Amino acid sequence: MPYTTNDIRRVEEKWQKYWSEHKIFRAEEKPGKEKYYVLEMFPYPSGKIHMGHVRNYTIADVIARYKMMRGFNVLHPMGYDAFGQPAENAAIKRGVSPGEWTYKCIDDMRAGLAKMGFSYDWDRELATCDASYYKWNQWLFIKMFEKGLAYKKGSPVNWCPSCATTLANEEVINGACWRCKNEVTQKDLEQWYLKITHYSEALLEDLKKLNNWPSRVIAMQENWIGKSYGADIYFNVKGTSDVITVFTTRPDTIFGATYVTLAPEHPLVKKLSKGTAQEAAVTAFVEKAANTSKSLRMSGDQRKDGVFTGAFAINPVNGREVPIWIGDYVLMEYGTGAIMAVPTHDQRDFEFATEHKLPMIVVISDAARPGLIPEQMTKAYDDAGTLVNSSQFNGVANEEAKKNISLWMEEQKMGKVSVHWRLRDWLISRQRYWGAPIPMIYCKVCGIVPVPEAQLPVELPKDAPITGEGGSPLAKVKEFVECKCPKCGKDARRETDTMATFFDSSWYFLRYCDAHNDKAIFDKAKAAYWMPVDQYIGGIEHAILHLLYSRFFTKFIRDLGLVAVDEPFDRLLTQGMVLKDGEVMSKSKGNVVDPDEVIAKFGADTLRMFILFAAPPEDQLEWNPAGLEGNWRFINRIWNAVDTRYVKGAAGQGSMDGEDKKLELERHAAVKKVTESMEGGFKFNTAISAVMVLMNAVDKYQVPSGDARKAVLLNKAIETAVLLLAPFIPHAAEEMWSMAGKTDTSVAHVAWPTYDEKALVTDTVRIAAQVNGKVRGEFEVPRDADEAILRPIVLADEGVQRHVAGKEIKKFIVIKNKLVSIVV
RNA sequence: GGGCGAGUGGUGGAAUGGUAUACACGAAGGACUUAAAAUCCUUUGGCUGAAAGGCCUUGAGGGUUCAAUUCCCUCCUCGCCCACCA
Repeated sequence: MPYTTNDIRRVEEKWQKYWSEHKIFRAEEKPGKEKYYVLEMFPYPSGKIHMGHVRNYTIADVIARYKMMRGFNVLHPMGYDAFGQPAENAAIKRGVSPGEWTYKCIDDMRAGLAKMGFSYDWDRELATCDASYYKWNQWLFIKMFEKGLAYKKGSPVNWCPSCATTLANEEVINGACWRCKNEVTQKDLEQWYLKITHYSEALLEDLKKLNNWPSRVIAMQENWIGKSYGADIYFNVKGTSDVITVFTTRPDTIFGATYVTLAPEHPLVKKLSKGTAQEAAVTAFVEKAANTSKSLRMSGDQRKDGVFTGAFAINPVNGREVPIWIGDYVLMEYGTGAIMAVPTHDQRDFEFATEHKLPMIVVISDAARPGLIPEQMTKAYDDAGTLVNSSQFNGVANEEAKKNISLWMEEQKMGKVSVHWRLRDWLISRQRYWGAPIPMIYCKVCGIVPVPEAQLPVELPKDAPITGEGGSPLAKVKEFVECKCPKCGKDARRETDTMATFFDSSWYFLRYCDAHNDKAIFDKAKAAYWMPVDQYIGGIEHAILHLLYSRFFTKFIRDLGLVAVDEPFDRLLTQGMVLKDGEVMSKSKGNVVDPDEVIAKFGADTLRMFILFAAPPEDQLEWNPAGLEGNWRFINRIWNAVDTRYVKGAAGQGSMDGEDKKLELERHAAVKKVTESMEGGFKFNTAISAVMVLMNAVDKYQVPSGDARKAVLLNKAIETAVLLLAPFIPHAAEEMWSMAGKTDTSVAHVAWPTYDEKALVTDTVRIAAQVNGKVRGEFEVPRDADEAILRPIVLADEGVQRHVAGKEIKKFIVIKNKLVSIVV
């Protein structure tokens, strides 16, 4: 009987119910047993699950089930990243409260996940919008505040006018808001920051420990942290006691500095131009820069706009007077907000100098093109070379000179060796309702006072007015804002901003270790048992933000003494996108395929198998309905084998004939290949193809009726195929396992099949013979045959002779059990 | 501009120095059927040839090697990330 649509529904519902009722996937700490923590990036509950979720979680589920069968104590939890703006937008649009909307979405997500048959320990389910969760957000925030890692600062911040909220640097993508894609502007505000830069060095250094992360994620994190080695150099302002400190990564070019450029926001700008003929021009330029949004200033045509301040600085190494300019390409946030310009050896300086007709001096000579002349240069020379026009350093290789000159300047007190970072502190204040309230109180007498731990959580009021306009909705809830100072008891005011939602997701993997603890953030012993996450799976879009923040939080929580690990995620797998007709599936493109519809027709098992078989997990996956049917047919083939050919209770022994041996060989080979595909980086596609090869052998294998000996071998091969497929198609595997009469345990708890290397060793092997690198013949020869045996066999072959006859054999190379290579 | 990755049949992909194209999809032909679906069998990289066979083929070109999809160099194309970061 084929596996019909009705069977699929019956079987999948039956086993989902069984798993849930028997709590097959409940995880408990078992100190003697090796643990394995599988985690997928938890979803934002925006509604039903989509194909991207299905792929992400199917990958994780196969790993969890495989590891379980391998005997690991597996933790595989699920939850919801449930705070965030869409809930507020829904509230505005539909008039439901964000909480109501979110919990409704969570119910839909949960139902969708259950239909896929994922092996979650549902007892550990969490949602970040539950007060029982965000209470510990607030607790962590206060700990950070106590350690000086959470602080308030007024400065120009990224502001998204459309979301009416601030954004972290990491949330500004090409000058646009990461969520709504509208242009981000600058605004001066007092906001809360987390001092992630406290861990800059550790966040960079510990990347070396992450050997099982994709190299591109490591590279992206490295670039984001952005450590630059160089020198700070002091330029005195002529005729004053002011000093301009510039940062450069090219101290070797200091003798070629012909002007200095300040960022428009640099504190000395006003002072320098005061009273000069340039004052009006400078003021106008600074104002223009201030009124231009950062994204516009940074993108645009990248013309190098600038203005002379009227003041001069002294190059400390040679006393040369150089003009001080202001340029919009210099950023106040990076380095010192001031640069020395060496137009001959830096392209941006070259463009600025050309535009504004500033002098140039060549200080590095190219061995291949000696005698560079500034007037003839069309672009800066930024390759290696030897120093010229550089006083006592002439003739020194420039890489060498970087060190020498820095040290010399340090001795002469002209500057110092220095390091600058790209990474900035993390702005986490959001003027939103649907987030964790920042647990701080402002008292006129005592200043900023954290909410005492006993008063946590600071709960979100249920009835804040959400309009999407103008500041935090919490500020409009009088009962929320007004409070007493915990220190002096006088009237005080609560912080009304909420935390960026990335805060919530930066530590949830720790909470899963002990999801319902109401006394502590988690139990130390439990976290010690489960952490780190052995395998983390999610999209590449989180390569920087989420992963960097999670690494930061883990280091902070480690420093609180709560966990021992330095890094939260041992292995990282970034799954590819799901495409249809060459484009990413998305609602706006109208090319989404609804998992529910696929499940209704073919079942969750088929959907799972298709997704795993069609491409390696890291690659893009092109949706292919024909491929889906192909996988459905394959499940049917094995189903039919169990249904019609499996002989329950067969028993019989005896020596094996050639066909028997072949089947046994295929069985062992399949176990080996699937196991190696799993261990060698979860190559699910080749794992599944190996089972297909085994089933091809099973279909060819003939069992005369009544031949118990052959029935036993056939049974074994079919059982092996079912077990090997169990992580991939768990519902059908359970059903087939019980159809085979094995009803004592869930297939999820059956041990993974083993293989015997010796069973894979045959008496003879097929080898190829090459003549001058081209295959000219194939031979069935005894295993481990050496040249003495092979030479006569191979040379006697007609096909080989055709190419060897009458020629001198120069070499006869034997690669045992693979091939011989003859050179004539 | 910098970084990372990829390029293999009609399609998804396999092979990490050793018989390129496993496995699957699709296609063609056949069996079964009144017919269709399902299922089963056969063929399926290109050129050439009646056949045996020969030649070519992993983006292009070069190199190392008895042997290269795999290692090295140069180039092209595509994807992703970062980017006026001094």
